Amino acid sequence: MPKQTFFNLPEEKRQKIIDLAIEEFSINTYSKASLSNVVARAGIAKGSMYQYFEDKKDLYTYLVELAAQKKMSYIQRHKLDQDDFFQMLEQLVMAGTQYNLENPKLGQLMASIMDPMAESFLRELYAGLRKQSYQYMYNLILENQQQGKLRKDVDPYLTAHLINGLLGNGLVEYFLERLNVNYYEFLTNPQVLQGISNEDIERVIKDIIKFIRNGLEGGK
Amino acid sequence: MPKQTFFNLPEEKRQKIIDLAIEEFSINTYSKASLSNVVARAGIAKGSMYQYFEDKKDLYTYLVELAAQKKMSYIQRHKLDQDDFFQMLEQLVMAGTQYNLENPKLGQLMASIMDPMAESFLRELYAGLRKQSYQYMYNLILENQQQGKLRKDVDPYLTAHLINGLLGNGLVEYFLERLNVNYYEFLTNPQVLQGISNEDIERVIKDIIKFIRNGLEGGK
DNA sequence: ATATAATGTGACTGTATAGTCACATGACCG
DNA sequence: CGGTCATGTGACTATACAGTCACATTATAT
Repeated sequence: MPKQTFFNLPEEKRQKIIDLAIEEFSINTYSKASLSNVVARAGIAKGSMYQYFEDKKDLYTYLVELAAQKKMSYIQRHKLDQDDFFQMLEQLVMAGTQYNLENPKLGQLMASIMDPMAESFLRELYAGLRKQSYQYMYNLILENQQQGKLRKDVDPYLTAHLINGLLGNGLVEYFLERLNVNYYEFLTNPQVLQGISNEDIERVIKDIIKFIRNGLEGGK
Repeated sequence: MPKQTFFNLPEEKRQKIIDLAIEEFSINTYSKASLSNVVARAGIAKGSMYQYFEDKKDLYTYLVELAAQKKMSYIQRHKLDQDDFFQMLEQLVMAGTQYNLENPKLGQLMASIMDPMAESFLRELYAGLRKQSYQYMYNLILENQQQGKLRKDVDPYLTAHLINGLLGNGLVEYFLERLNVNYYEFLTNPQVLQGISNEDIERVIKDIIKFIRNGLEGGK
């Protein structure tokens, strides 16, 4: 938890520190990210940083929680249809992908805690977020299976895992590859995705949902 | 490329260095991995390491190529049925997953180059391996679509991306989660997966193939 | 036995980092 | 105005690392 001093800071200064820190931690792994660099760019003294945060972990944890919270509220804002599983899924993916494309640094920050080689202090945070997202999908699948809306001969637990896998940051990577843009460019200069319209995104997502819905078999 | 001196080394010594280096680079990210640690554990001098390799990059690149080569030959050894797409896919995934479970460190080493935050010198290596695997799957899908064995209303490029996503290291993570084993334990002590039989793996993979083949719709 | 080439060595250099601390500056209040 | 508390500071400590180099050891050949 940041110290009280940090919250007492004038809005503008606080935001500047947050923005620069997010940039640093999104471009670099936790261990490579440099507080020295952040304070230099923010124009404050090293010691000040330690008036605001306990240590590097504290800052990083704070940023990750901020990112998770922001994404959650973004998705919540795009209210979901409750009646049809696939329609709901489509909206969920659409919102998630749009968020990731609009906020590459925050998206990467969240993705970075999923790194199995991350610091051990992150495992807990990681496990928590992961379990939360799985539980949600698992319940959704189970419910729809019981209502006969989904085939029952697949394991809901495994399926939740698969769907979450399909909907993660992987989609962003797909778009980047299609445009021949590398991840680093995307993080430092998000405008490179100008070429992708909402219709593009929607078309791709509909394709994925079709894949999840009907599978690949059949020469239709 | 390692220097000639490295290849002149007695088999045992060379293998020891490779094994310890693989362990170091699989547990840590590239930047956190420490040559000092490797040489200490190997009982050789720092300077010796630089008689064998140009620098840290050289060693890492060598190990990654070794891992890729080993996996390729493992999968090749499990010859594939050419007639049915889904049967072929099943065997491909089966071999890949078994390899990953049997060689966690090598598996992680290969996965580590897919890290979008990896060093820039890795991007090339990464792009190469990635394109290769996509091309293979893309051709397979296109071919089968043309033969009417797969539905034609999905984009083969996107589908190749999705399938590769489903078949990556994610499956290993699924098993670990099922057994409540964390990734670090798995890397340092692979025996934790004793609880998983070949039948288990096969059952899960068949489920995934079913998912890919038929999708989720229909209350069967 | 001697010369030459190949290997091995570990102290050392330069560099970067997280985190600390004694002190300086500012804000607020009686 | 003076005193007190909150905030800011940057030189400094301890640590770690990749990579180097002058020298030592060993193997090979003559």
